Amino acid sequence: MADPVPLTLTTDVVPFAIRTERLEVLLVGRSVDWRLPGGPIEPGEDLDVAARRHLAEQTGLCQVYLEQLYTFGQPGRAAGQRAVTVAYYALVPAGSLSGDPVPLADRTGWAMVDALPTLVLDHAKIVALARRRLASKLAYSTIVLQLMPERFTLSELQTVHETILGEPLDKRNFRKRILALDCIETTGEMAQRGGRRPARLFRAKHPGQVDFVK
Amino acid sequence: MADPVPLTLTTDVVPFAIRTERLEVLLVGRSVDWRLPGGPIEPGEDLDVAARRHLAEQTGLCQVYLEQLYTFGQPGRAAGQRAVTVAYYALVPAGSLSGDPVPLADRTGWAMVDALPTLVLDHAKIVALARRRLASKLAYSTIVLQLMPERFTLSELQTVHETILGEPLDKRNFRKRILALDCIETTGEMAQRGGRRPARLFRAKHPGQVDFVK
DNA sequence: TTGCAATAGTGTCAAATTGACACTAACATA
DNA sequence: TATGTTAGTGTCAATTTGACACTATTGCAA
Repeated sequence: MADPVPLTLTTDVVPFAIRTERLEVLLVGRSVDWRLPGGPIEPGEDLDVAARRHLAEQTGLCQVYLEQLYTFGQPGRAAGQRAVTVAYYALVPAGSLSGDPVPLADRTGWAMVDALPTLVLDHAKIVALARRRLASKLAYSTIVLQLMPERFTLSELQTVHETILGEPLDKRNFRKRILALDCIETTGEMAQRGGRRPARLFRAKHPGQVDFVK
Repeated sequence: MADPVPLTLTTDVVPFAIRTERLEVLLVGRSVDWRLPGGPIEPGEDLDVAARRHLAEQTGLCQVYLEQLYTFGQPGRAAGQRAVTVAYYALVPAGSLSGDPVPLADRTGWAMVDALPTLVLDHAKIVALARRRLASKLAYSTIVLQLMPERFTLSELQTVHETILGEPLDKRNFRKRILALDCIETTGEMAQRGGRRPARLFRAKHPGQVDFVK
């Protein structure tokens, strides 16, 4: 059906997480420049599997939510060679970050999505597209739960929404809407943090599953 | 950044059009089986350009709306070899079909999307995904205009919606909604077809442009 | 010329949804 | 026990959505 075309086929992953009430991206550094975790797709390897593998190898992150974003192949995106990359984004639950990630290759670092360092190639464009996709998916899916720890309060969930959307939300309307989606349930436990009224802890009804709503 | 991986990188395009009040897909035939138009991406060729080129070469269609859909790369989707395809869908305006297309390679044929013949590889899956994407985009964009001829009546536009969604719509509510979008305008002309009241002809305010709405 | 068949075109009202808005409750600490 | 801090809760107006039926205009046939 087709002649083989010599080229470089890679995946790149935009790993998002909420850290200290900011949306951040995990980058890996090779020599001077920062880039997204990713790399070549092996023969016989599924695209999703390759993305997941590079993410795990380079950052230690595994069991995250992963979704294909877009495939970039402008000639000239890589100097000299023909490079096509299948871009993904990953959502890292806040709870699964045990301090800083284990860098199995090079150094890694979280960067605020609004204040990225210079990235190689068109990686900044990839991050920008992923950010827009994530923000728009908040409106019509339960995807935000993939960024939450196993148990969380409604206030925490609201803060995550506000962080991603970049605008404050009304507390009562937010709670009404979220609870009406029927995607989270109370655990019966309370969050105990000093000096204020404890909040009820919730969890996703279907962890790992993203539903479309409305 | 990555070692070269030997593989076959292709594009496949799902060309949609409305024909006789049905959503149809243009297929090309090589020997016995039908497949989507597409083929290898040349070195130095942009992905979108490659998709557009194969579509034109194999079906004669050009100047259509084209959008990247998804990249498929399951090992085993092509027997023996490692085949990755960047899938697109194209929307063909009803007016631009001068009878049957000019087959520059092999034979071509339109097939109803609900009654496809057997397709090679996973092309049926690609069509199914494209159909879902198209249907969902109706709700929040002006994409449907890409399927319309230059001038069209509101009834024709409504029929196209109904065809894609597979359900009847209320005439008055439909017109209210479409006109509120402010994406079409009257031409001042009337459609003259025998035996009934003529309808006003409309055109897209921004042809070739797809806006997000709501 | 008149009637008929066929499609175009138009508005209202009830129901549901959205969005603005402010106070009390519970806890830790001083 | 007073204070600071966050959790938690309901109403009402405005807007949006969705159900619903009749008149208008044309070509053609009787």
